Amino acid sequence: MKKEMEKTYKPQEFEPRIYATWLENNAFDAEVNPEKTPYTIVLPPPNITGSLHEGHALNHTMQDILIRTKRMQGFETLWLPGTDHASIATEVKILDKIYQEEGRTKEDLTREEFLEKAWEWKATHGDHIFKQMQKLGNSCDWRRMRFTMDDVCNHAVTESFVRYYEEGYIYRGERLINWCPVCGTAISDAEVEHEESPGNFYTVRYPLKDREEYIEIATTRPETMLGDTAIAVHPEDPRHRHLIGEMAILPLVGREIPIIADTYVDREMGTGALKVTPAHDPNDHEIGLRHDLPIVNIFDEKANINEEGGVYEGLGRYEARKRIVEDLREQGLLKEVKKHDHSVGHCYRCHQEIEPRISLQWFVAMEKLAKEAKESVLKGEMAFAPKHFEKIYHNWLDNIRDWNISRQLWWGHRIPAWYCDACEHVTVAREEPSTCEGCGSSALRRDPDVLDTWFSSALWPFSTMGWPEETETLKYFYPTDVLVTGYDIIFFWVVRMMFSGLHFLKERPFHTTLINGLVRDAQGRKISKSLNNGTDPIEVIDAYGADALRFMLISGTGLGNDTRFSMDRVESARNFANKIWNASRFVLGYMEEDLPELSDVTLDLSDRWILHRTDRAIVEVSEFLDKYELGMAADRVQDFLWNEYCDWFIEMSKVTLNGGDSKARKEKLRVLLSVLEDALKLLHPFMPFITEEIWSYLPARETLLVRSDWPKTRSLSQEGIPAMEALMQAVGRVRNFRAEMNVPHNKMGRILLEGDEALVSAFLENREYFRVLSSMDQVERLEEMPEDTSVILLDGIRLVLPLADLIDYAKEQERLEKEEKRLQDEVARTQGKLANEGFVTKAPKQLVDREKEKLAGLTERLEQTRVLLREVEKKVK
RNA sequence: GGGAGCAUAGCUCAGUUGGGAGAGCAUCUGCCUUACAAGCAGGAGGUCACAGGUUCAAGUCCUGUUGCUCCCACCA
Repeated sequence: MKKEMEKTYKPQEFEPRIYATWLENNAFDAEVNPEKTPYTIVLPPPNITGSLHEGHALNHTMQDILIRTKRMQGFETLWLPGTDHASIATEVKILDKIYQEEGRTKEDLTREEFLEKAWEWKATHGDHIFKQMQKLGNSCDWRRMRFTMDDVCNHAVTESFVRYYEEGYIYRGERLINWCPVCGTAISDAEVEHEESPGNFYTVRYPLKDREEYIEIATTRPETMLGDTAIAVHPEDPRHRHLIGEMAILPLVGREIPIIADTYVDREMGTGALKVTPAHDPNDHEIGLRHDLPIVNIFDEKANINEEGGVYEGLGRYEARKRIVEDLREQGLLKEVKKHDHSVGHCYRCHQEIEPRISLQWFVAMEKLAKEAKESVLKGEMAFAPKHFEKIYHNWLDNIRDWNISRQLWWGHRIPAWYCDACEHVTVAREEPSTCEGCGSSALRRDPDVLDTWFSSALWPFSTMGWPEETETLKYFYPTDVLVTGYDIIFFWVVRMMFSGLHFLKERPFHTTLINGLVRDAQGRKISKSLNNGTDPIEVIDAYGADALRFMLISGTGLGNDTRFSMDRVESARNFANKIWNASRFVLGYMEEDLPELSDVTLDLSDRWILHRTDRAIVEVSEFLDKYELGMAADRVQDFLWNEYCDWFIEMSKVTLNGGDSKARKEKLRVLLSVLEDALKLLHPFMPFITEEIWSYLPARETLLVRSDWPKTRSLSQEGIPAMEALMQAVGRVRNFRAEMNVPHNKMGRILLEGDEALVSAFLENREYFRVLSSMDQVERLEEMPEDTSVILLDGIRLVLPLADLIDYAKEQERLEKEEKRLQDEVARTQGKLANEGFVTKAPKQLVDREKEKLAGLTERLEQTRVLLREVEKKVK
């Protein structure tokens, strides 16, 4: 046993110390252990771009709760930590830093120079993130830490790329892709965010070659007309049918373009005639393919007009639009301009408008992989919690297109493909080939591009365990159990892990995806950089402790729902921690040597009551945790500790601790300690630090709390428990009576009991508890009814308070009238229910009986109330 | 255009096979009772968005309406 507990709760003092103790004792280390069942969570690797925010704190807390619970429940638990290289996000940040510090841009750097800087960045930022996670209390196995670009993960990335390629899933092709002109790279469909943007609808006249008339087209992007290669109309549109096959003259450019018929055209839309720009619009691209139209690319990689644009060459896309509109207007070819809001794709990283662009890229063919991922969920191999996210998953997979995985960046996994200039053969290989497979030439160039960052993330559940090697870790810990993540990356990540796991390991990577909500600010707004409404979790920890932060994040939130970050709630959580601190200090303050075992204690009714409540708490908390209802579980533990253990049991225990003999004191202390131990265990997953700290002061503990066993129910007899509950209810009524009737504290000495004999004896046996809890001097059996009393009526028992001259009969009359009214209403409602034939015949018998019983009790109390009321009325007169 | 979620006390939200409307915070009253004022005891406060339906019984299930939020989508 250690020295005494500090008088005040100071988490800052012990949290770092406790964490160090866990590490010293290898408390989080997971080993391959055939004796045990594995339970595995892989941490969604945070980006090395920054530090952890509230969202991470919630996400990590949820995982830690699950891991700590399972660890105590006897599983071999592995929580595998790591970080993500976050290709595009990191590259942008590093380039920005280099520009700030040295004034150099990407063009001024070599790939090698850049990568050197990037690895320096990784070294400093990666460490910072792990330190933050330790402050939060994350019980990860740090020895197994991974980085998406370390050797182990790289190996997996190369292997999966080559296998996909060899099996025909990965191909290279020229397609219209999403191009971010600011980031200078292709991005995938999932990385495009559509936002409603204000814009204009321009109606432009295109002159016809062989007729003295115009055809009018409507467009939101007039600048792309430089790349028009046709005008499409609906084949059955009477306005334009006669023009099909004619040629139009492209204004400003002078190119002749055909008027073609395509049923894609919506006759209701605009003028019913559509300009076709195959190089810069996905639909136009399709039309172009159908009609074998030429493709004229008018933009360079920065979305400036290229040499195809004639006089407009060199202009940016927005400037070009302005100039072209002006020129059209000057030439009288602009018919009208209308305001028109429309959805425009933006880059999810830099939030600039993306440009559809024809480009040679690498793709993963999705059809078969998507089907497998879908079926696995349909078969129930993987379930979402909450369930409705399943629909989002399916919906996305149903509409999926091939995945563009190449990025024109430097930071990431370089694509393992080599090109031969001599024969144009592409060699995809695990190792750098010395000669071309096709012609034997040794003049090979490696593909300069890297892979989408999500390509490596998709392999995370098994790349981290050494795949493709058949490691012991992989065999034992894969598949993992639960993936905890936000709903915003179901598409980016969950889907891709699913098909990767299914494809390469023939087994889905986890059985449950637990969705955590967003952490919003106190006003319910999303946390954003522009609002600057974020709160650094570390600042909260420094001020209130990690336990308070964790508890605030998790308590009172429904499964999958968003949660709010508020300092008020942090403070409440801290107050709860403080309460536990003080309760423990109270119990430990009475500590004695040679306590009996709980099994040797003669339990009184209050002991059996709290042990019964402890059983209930253990069962309910465990059930909530099994259902991933972490918020409910947290609230249930708090309710048990604060309201049941502290407010009732500790208060009752004072009777024995301050008055009983040595044996009784030791026995009471044993019960207090046993229940406290169980409570600390139940609370440990939520508040690991304070519980471990208090645990260290408890006598004769062999293990750390983190490695102790989850509490078991005792299932003692429940005899007398209802009487205890009646007693507690009576205490409440007395307290209420005192407050309502304004009876001074020292002026209400005796309570006399009468009524059901069994209840009266039970009350008398526990009279000291009743007495202390209700702050009375004496509790006795009613022998003779004194003059001038107030009576509190309860089910089966009456509490008679001889108040003599203290009684204010007018007030007493008021009280009884209120009570009469309440009982009358209740009786009427119950009678109504029982008078309903449908209820009596169709409702479960148990329920009907309960109502009957209730009615009998109510009627009796109503009668008694009326008798009392009549007496009081007499006295008032 | 398609889909999902939400609407319960002043605020934030629980309420999971349909059967007594709950918690925390805020507020009011009384207490510095030797674990805790970061506390104790007590109270007030709600036609559970609206309209129908199923049922003996609906906050809970079904349909519709309204309002808010989010996601997806190639509508020029």
